[in-house]
Amino acid sequence: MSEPEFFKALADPTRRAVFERLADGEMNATDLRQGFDLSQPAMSQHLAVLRTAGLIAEQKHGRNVLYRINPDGVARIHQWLSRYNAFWPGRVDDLKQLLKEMDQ
Amino acid sequence: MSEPEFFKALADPTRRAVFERLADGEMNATDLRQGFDLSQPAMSQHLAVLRTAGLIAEQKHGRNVLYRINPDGVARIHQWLSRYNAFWPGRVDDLKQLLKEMDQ
DNA sequence: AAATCATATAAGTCTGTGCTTATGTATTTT
DNA sequence: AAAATACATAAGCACAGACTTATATGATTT
Repeated sequence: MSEPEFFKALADPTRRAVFERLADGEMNATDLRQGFDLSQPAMSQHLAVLRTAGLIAEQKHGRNVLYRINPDGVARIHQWLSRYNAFWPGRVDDLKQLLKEMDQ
Repeated sequence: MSEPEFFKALADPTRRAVFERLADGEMNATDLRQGFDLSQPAMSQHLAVLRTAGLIAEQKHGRNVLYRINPDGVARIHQWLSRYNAFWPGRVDDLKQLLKEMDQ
């Protein structure tokens, strides 16, 4: 069983914030820097870590690179977490509610 | 919104292994060390990190301390992950299957 | 009560990682 | 074609964290 890399990638608060921002839609590196007190190389390095961990995907558009959340990464976190579903009492109703919403 | 501590806690492979071992049942620190090439203080420090992150709970039994997974911690991971449910396509059927199993 | 056992804490070392500045490489604009 | 833009890579520094040995604390055993 290969070691999940996403934990180390998401352990950094800046990278979590970037990931969260991408949840609202794809964005390039320059726009992602808005609101962060961070140099351009620092952001580039964070994005590289997230990409290597399979959490985000990139798509070149000319000299810009659009970044977006990689659904496979999210799925892998869910997969890891599923081992601990037995320790998740009282949340089953929330889950059922979620499924109902997704069916609509 | 407070920063989730569980990512840093689970970023370490040894702590993930400890957490996984506790999924099979509660255990004390000495038994947890079996199979790990790790000093007693190192294990104690790892357990302290997991406990501070709210991922495990402890219960004193004489001079032993039993550790077990804290369901609240697992719930908090699920809660964090729920923000990204929109990026989780094709897994809904697996989820439905899981709920079916939990109902039995 | 002394020895042993289970665990925690302290202090120091060493490695990993997140940051910086400097520079490289495409791509686009003028 | 020269300048500007968007991003990546390199190298170095400073701090965080995972480990060690040594020691403390409290419970049990003999």
